[in-house]
Parts: sequence; C-alpha cells; structure tokens
Amino acid sequence: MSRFRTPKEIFFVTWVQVLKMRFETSTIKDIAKALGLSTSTVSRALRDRYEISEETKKLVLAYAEKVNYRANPIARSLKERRSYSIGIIVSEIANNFFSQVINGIESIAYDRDYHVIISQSHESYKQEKLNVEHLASRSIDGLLIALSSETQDIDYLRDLYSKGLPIVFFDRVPENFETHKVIANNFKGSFDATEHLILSGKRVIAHLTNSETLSNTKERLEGYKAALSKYHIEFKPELVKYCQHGGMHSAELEQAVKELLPLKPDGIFISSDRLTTGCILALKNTNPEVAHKIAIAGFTNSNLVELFSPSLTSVKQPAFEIGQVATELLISMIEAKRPITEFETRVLDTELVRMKKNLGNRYL
Amino acid sequence: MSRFRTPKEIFFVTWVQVLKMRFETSTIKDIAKALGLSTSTVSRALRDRYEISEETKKLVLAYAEKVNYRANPIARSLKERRSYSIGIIVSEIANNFFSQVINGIESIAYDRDYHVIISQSHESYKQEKLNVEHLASRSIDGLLIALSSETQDIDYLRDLYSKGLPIVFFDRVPENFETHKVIANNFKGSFDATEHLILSGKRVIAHLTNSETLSNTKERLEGYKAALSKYHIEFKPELVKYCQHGGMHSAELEQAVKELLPLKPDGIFISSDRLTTGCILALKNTNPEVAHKIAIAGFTNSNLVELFSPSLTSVKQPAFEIGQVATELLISMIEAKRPITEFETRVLDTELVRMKKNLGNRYL
DNA sequence: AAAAAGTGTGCAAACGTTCCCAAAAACGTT
DNA sequence: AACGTTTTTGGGAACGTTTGCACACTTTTT
Repeated sequence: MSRFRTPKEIFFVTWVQVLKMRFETSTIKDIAKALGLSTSTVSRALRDRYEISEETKKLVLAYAEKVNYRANPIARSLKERRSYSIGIIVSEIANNFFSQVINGIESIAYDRDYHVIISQSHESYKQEKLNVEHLASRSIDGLLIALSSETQDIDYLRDLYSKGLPIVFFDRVPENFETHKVIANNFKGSFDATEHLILSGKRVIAHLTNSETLSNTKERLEGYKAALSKYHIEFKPELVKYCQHGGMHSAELEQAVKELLPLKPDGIFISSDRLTTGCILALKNTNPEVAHKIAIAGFTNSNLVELFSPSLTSVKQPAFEIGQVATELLISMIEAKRPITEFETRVLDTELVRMKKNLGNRYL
Repeated sequence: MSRFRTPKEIFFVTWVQVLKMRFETSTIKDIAKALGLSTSTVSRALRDRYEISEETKKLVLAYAEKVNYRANPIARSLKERRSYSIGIIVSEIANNFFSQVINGIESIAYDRDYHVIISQSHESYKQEKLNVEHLASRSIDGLLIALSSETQDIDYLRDLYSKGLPIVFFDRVPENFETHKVIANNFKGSFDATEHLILSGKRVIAHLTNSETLSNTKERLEGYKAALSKYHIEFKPELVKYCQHGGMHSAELEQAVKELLPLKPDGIFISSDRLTTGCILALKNTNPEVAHKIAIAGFTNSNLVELFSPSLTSVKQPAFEIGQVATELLISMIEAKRPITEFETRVLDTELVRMKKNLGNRYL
C-alpha cells in the first residue's frame, strides 16, 4: 500500500491562481526592461529621488503612467517591514460614538497615506485579544484601541508594546500604561449633566454606568458625585448600578432598572451611549407608566436623540476630534525618530445638549 | 557648487526602523537553523503537508510554539499573490443597516481566515471609486460593495472585474453587471409597508426615496405602486420625492418635506434607513405640528425605533444574513476552480415591524 | 540481486520591492 | 592629457514565504 503521492490538492487550481497569470499588473521590472534601465533606477525615479536625472525621471514616469503602473504595496511592506496601516479596536461600530471616532481616524490616516483596519471586540475580552493579535500578526504599524468593558488584564498589550508596537488608547484607557491617551472630559461632562438634572428640580438621581473597571466609569462617577455634593445632595451608593457588559445584554439592563425603580429616582444619569439608549428601552419595556416621569440625562452621540421619547438631555463627546487627535499622536509615534518617553493625555471637552422643553414636555 | 549629496532624509531614522531590528519575530529560517532543517521542510511541516514525517512535524510544531512563531502574512501574500483579505464598500458605517451587514460579513470571513477592510463612500461616487482603487492596489482578493447613491458609471468596476477581481454586490446592485448579487426583497417589503398604511386608513400616501438610479429605489417604487393599485388608489407621481444624496444633507430632506406637505399626505412610505430617520427629523424640525398626524412607514434597521416619536412602522432588512450570504458567494468565487459563469441573485425577505398602537397613539 | 516504487528532505528560484555598493559617464582642473 | 569630482546608473542582496525539482534513503517487487 503506497501513500497517495499526488493528492488532489495538486490539481486544485483556484480561479485566483489562474487569473493571477493574466492579471497582468506591470512591475518595476517590466518598466526597466522596456526602457532598458535597471530596476534600481526605475524604483528611484518613481520615488523621485535626487540621484536620478530629470530626463530619466520623465521617461520613467511617462511610461509608468502609460502602462498604468501601480506599486505593489505588499512587496513594499515586506521590504520595508511596515505596512502603512493602523489597526483600530472598538467594541462596536454600530455605536454612534465609535463610528464617529472612526471617521475622525480615517480623515487623518488617509491624508497621511495610512490605511485603517477596523476590528470589533463586542465588549468581549477574548475577542479583543484575538483581534489585536490578529492585527499585530498582519504587521500593522500602530494600534488605536478603546478597551472592552470586560478587559482587566492588559499584559498582552504591554507585550506587544514592548516589542515595539506603538499604541494609543482612547475613550477607555488603562491607568498604568505609559503611552499617549485621548479622552473626553468625563468629569466635567458628568458634572454638567448631573447638575442639569438637579437644576431642573430632581433630587433622587440614580446613576447607571458601565463596568466598574473602566477608566471613564470612574471619572464619570466622580463628576456625578461632585455635582451632588455641590448642591448638598447626599451620595447614595445604592443609586449607582454597574453594568458589566456595557448593556450588550438587555437582561442586564432590565435587571438594573428593576433594582433602581423601587428607590423612586426622579432622575437618572447614564454614563454611556449604549447604556443610555438601552436603559430607555428597558424602561419603556418594563415600566412604560413611569418612563415619562423620570428625567434622563446620559452620554450619547446618537444623532437621533431629537427623535427619542421620552426625550433626554445628552452629553455629546467630541468623537470625531478624539479620533483625529488619537491618530495624530499615533502617527507621530510611528514616525518618531527615537523612542518616545514623554507621553500626553489629551482631554477634550464634551457638549451638553439640553432636552428641548417644548418637545420634551408636550407628551408628559 | 555641487548639489547636496547627503540630504537629511538619509539621517532620518524613524522609530519603526530602529525597532524592527529588535522586533525579533522569529522566521521560518530561524526555526530551520535551530533545528538543523531546511526552510522548505519547516514550511511544509508548518503547513502540515503530507510529505513530511510525523516526527519532523512534531518537532517543528513544538519549536514553533516555543518561540511563538507567527507566519508573516505579508511574505505569504507576496509569494502567493493574494492577501486573504476582502474589501467592503458601504456608504456609511454609522448606518445601522450597514453595520449589521458588516457584522454578518465578518462572522463568515473570520471563519474562513479572511480578514476584511472596510471603506466608506459617504454616498460620493468619487470617494467610492478612490476607495475601491485603493483597496484593489492593496491586492484584496475580492470586493463586497453597495453602490453609493451618486454612482452611475460602474465602468471602473467592470475594469477590475475583467482583470480578475471577484466582486459581489449587495443592497444596491447594478443592473447590467453579471455577477453574484444579494438583496432584500424590496418589492415585498415596500408592498407590505404601503399596504399597512392603507389598511390603517391612509389614502394619500407619499413616497420618499433615494436616488432614482439605485436598483432598490426602483424595486421599492414598484412595491409601493403595487400596493396602491391593489386597493385601487391612484398613483400620483407628484407624491414621490427622490433624494439624490440619500439624505446625507439635511437641506435636501427639508426641501422634500416642504414640497410634500402642501399635498396633504396622511401617510409617508420611506425607502431607506437614513431617509427614514432623516425625514422624521426634518418633519419635527420644520413642521412639528403635523409630525404626529402623519403615519410613517419606512425602511430602517435601527434598533432604536421603539424609542422614536412619532413612532413608525418599519421594514427591517435581514442585514446580518445579507452580509453572510454575500460573503459566502464572494469566497466561493475567490476559491472557485474555474471562472464562474452562472451567477445568482439572492433575495432575502424583509420583516415588517408594526408600530405599537399603545405607544404610538398615546401622544396623538 | 537488481530494479522499481515509496518516502523524506534540501536546493534554489520566485514574488516585487528597496537600497548598499560599485561602476560608468560627464564635467572641470591642472 | 591625465586626473579628480560630481552626477547618474546598474548589480545584486535582502525582506519571509512557497514550491518544483532533484536527491538520498528505505522498502517492495520481480
């Protein structure tokens, strides 16, 4: 019995394989041959190096144009050991905040000739780690990441960082990790929102928030507390509810609402996009009769808040700008002449969008 | 006077360049050397080829594991002339429909070891073309695309296709382009929505829709017409408003609303996600007094419809599934043994989510 | 006992670039 | 006229893989 020496795979020729034969994309070599030059000269001419005479450059450029030459970025990446691409990790692109951040990132990246690869963690630590490692193995030049709500252990990021992968955190940033970070002014945003609730006469203000471990959870809690304290309202821990999964599971939210309502809050301050919309939904689903009696203020970048009923006061983060700034910092790290040692944490102000009284109250 | 022979660039050493020296990622060569084997053997062992003895395989695998070997996908891409990545073009990731499609795409792609690169056209033809060409030059193995609302000329896609780039269209598909396509059952979705409006007593039903050139615009118009006709309601062309930019500019929507209202519609059927939310916003902004008097039914995949006021009846597309099916078709093309000649257009059913009476009417 | 077949491994070329190093050409200077 | 300089070009290795082919060794067949 002999082993199968010529297994099927050998005859398995895919369409790509057939096509690549005539997917005739001209290379530097072709140009060189056609023009009777060497590949080095052509390469340099195309990259507009000083060593090449104007004449030759013109010649090469014209011919390249004629045959519609496109440099092969893969080959370039291999040679230069970098990919001109940056990785992005967010929990969910369907989240308005993150999609706006991504738009900001792209606006800068494309300008600087980087391209971006987006990955979603879906608020799962496992998924996050998997994606980051996948990206790293695709040799991205840098990473922009907002941690998932589950993430506690960031040693895997430390590892990559110490191996030379530039990383910039945004929105959800770790505490003990020395690199650039870009966040919204969470304290002030929360303070303003809570104060707004107080000024409109609310006294029992609950706080619904994300996983306790997230950086912005802490900051937002502080803002909430500070506002209460300014108006001499006692802080009651039982009015604060944490959602481990960031509102990814509706059960989690309904549970939180269920626990909160018996405490008779007349206002709720909610600290994240997904939680805000999720909470209103849960409220409407489980206790429609009180949904319109509780004033709500929350972080959200939804551009549809004006449509919501019950209406709410929202804290809008400068998402686009956060993306831009983070990208600028990242690219500066990537292209820095020496390892960076001075890191900055940029804090961008939020905007409070007050509920429109005329609309908001009409249906109360 | 001599030219500057040693320009600054020569001394411009970036951090990446420094780092890649010690970004010690072990290669096949290293493994080979360490184990006293040839690179070919190692390569084959890692790819689990039949020619290599079990013994050697074990050895190699163990060592690779030990030094945490990661294959360099760039090198592999260069050699194999494919990148194991597929490009996606949508108009806007912030759009619920598209972000759900993307989730569907990813769910399949990652399983099959492809990774995805997302680009946004922002409903601009120019941007779309630019992005596609950028992706193509990054040697994606295939393309999934929903055309922008501006797009008329798809010759540039034909070009790439004829050069061997597999393309699958979804949602917005061209007519005269022979390839796989995946769409929702737009006719039925529109019919159902329009019928729903009629059955709830509306008789003057306007239709707000996307650019006239889009495939699904036509199909949805037909569904709308068919429902009218079934109930012997005369079709009036002046009740149909097209939005060239798909609602990207609020002025466009406000203009449409302004033109529509004098015709005293008691119902509006809207044919796209962005238009639906945009129209309600425009209605509320320009004519809040009538906003709640007009029944609205529209395509949208927003998971927040329940929060909207005025509430609406929505047509939900099976976005996730559309993404999955499109990806499966694309990968089948990429990996096909011979050029495909039989193409299919998959049509997936939509779901009508009726407005909740108890909520919807409470504030009328 | 020799030939044939089966099995495991290695050599070397290729993928399309970039860039170091040298060589050739053009130009001045003595 | 011979030699330095400056400017322009080319040769060829390298980046990390994959793979056709050749080779050597082992086993089976005749």
